[in-house]
Amino acid sequence: MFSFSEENYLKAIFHLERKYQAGVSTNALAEEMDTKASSVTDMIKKLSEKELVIYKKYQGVKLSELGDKTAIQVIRKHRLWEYFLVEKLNFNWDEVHDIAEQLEHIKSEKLTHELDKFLGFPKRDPHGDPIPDAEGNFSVANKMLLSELGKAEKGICVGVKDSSSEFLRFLDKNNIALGKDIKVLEKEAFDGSMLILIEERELRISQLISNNLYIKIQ
Amino acid sequence: MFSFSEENYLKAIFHLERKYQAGVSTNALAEEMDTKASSVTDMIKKLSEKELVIYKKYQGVKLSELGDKTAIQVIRKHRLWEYFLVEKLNFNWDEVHDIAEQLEHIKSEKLTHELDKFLGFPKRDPHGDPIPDAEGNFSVANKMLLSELGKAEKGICVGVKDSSSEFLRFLDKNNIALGKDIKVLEKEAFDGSMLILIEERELRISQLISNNLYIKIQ
DNA sequence: ACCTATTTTTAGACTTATCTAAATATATTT
DNA sequence: AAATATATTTAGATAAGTCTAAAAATAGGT
Repeated sequence: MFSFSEENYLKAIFHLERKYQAGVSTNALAEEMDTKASSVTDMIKKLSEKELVIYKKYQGVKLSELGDKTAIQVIRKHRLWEYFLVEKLNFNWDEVHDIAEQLEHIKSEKLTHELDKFLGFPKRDPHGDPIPDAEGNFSVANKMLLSELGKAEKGICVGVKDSSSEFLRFLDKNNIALGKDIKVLEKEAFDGSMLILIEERELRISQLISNNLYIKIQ
Repeated sequence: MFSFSEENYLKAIFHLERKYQAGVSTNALAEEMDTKASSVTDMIKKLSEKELVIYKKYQGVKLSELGDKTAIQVIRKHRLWEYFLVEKLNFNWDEVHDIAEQLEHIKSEKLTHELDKFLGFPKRDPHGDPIPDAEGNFSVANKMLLSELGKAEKGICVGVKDSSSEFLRFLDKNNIALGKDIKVLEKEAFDGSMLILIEERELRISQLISNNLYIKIQ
């Protein structure tokens, strides 16, 4: 069907679209793929001819319905294999990514389905990322409060519940902004505070804060 | 390490070497790989530069120690994955080959070892082919009497126990010769006779016959 | 609106693995 | 041993995916 390289581009576009909630620029994609912008342009043209992406010169790129579906299937396989490696083969959650990068390209619908069944249709991979089902649906709620996340879960900051200027200024001061990745490193049971990772910095926040930040997971 | 294509060539050379107990010709390899002789020559040169094969122009090719080791590791992965698919994921033994052709190229020693352990260190794949261990040893006896094979097992005819001219003429008449593939299709418990497949022909032979033919498996 | 900086695309080249067609080496037959 | 047939290699071409360097388009600042 599609080459490894094509699938990797689709996956990267998928992640960037969701991260920035917008079309994806050539440069952003080049950075994500660790390659040169010129290579990205070449590949985008190819994907465009195959109707996997919508592309207008200089206007960035976004996934077509087919491209979206294809990307989700690759992500599904990646996360199922990660789950398999950790749950069945005694891998640690930090060792599985590179192997899953290889396994995600194996072509066999039956294999994916049987693996899913064998694993008991898991809803999240070892990193807390949701695993889409065979139809591509992420059954796990997509947008939730930061306070609802558990340890080691992560998401992208997509909104605020409290939009008072006091709260917003607090966010500015602490460099919390929409579009940023947030990961829960620790969670204190007794007061609901948590240690989060945001842009490579660790930050401890109270439950009042985490209760007012919307996080989009996956 | 090595590309999918390189690994596939090594595997093919391995099988042909054992089948004909000799160096492998360019044409034989082209047929096995379903490609053109000129493509084979190109690849052989590349493998030779990487010291995976011993090659002299017009003299055919054979695996170096490194090439042999590499081929066996690919075969090991192929057969472990086949076992996994049948034993854990409810595949039928006739559905697994193409998927294992993909999975055999996944690079991770730890994965291979953990998979082996998870499966209980199986000795044979679903087709009866022996699975080499991590050191590349085929623990299963290599040469055995045809009568010792079970249903669905197969091997290459490599010798006779009874070398009387009567027996040899019988073999000639029935087109059984050294180097030919033999597969056991059925085995009758009550008289030890078996139905075998040899060069796309089915043949029923008595236990007296199967007891005097050496088969090399794997 | 213009100039500059940044982003994106194009042009041409390289690598891997393949092909066809032609040339060369080896094997077989008479 | 020469002629013929077969096997193998070489030469040149193609497609996928990448690169560098140069050109073109867009965006930003005044």
